Amino acid sequence: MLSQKARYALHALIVLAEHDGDEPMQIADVADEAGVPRKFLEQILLEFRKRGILRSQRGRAGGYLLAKAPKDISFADIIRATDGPIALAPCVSVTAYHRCEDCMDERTCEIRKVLMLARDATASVLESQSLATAVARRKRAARNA
Amino acid sequence: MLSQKARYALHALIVLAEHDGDEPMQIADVADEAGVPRKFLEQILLEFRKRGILRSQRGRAGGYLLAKAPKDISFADIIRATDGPIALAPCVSVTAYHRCEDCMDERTCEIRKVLMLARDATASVLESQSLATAVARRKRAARNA
DNA sequence: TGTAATTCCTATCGAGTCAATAGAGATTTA
DNA sequence: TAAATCTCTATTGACTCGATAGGAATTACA
Repeated sequence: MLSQKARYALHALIVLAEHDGDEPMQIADVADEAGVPRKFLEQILLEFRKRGILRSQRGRAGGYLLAKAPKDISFADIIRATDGPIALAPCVSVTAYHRCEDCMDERTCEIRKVLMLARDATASVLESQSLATAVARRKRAARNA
Repeated sequence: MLSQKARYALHALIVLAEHDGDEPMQIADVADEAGVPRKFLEQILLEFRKRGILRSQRGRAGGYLLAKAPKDISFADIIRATDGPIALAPCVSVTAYHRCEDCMDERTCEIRKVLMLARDATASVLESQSLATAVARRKRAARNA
């Protein structure tokens, strides 16, 4: 399961992607629209800024903006930033690989083989879906309503 | 990531599937072969018995056996027993569905659509892989060594 | 130049989960 | 009757999670 933090982050970034102008959007406004507790959202957005996914403007009339195009921010990026690797075990993680401490032989581990398939399947979905695809679907639905 | 408990369970059930006779195998032996702390394994196996995946024989010369054919015990079954749903959110879980508390409208939620795809991709791998497929691969590898 | 508005940063909290251990009870076999 | 084994529940310490708090730093604007 995703953490609450990850769900909040997804909601917030979609709001920022929809806003999508040159002016920053303030935390308080994002919190309102996304339904996230304000102070908690501060921490979340801060972390995304440190990862280069968002950028910020400080001081009065400050706020947050996407640091890249919506199509270049995938669901996988967002989930990794809040919850860590997508893989089900460290030994099959691409972004945070390390050996399982108690592993006898990685090459013959049957569990690893299956978890590798699972990782590839999950990652291929989450890498292919981005803020752009989510916003586009939302706009299309709004037009047809 | 899977919990340590889930990894232990996978190892232990593979050991039981390899043993695969009519006589039960004792917890202490499974613990040794699978590399799992004995008392912790007790709890794990107990839970699998309650779920009908294992059965047990009490008293002297007792132990544990698979309650079904290895091909009918999937990786998904094992992971669900220890870690809960495979889905990334309650609203896309098949085995433990419930609405996200803060969800406005489930039909239009863009996050849900993506998590649904992810769940299907992951589950299709984990449902298709069983103790039988794991043991078969292991035996084939042993023959070719 | 000062003040209000905003992000930045760190600390803290309570509740819960995780991994592991402990030990007494129930059951079966020899 | 004794030994071996599974059964069950409690407990522990470390850590994580979700959330809140409050002051520091920065910027816009009157």
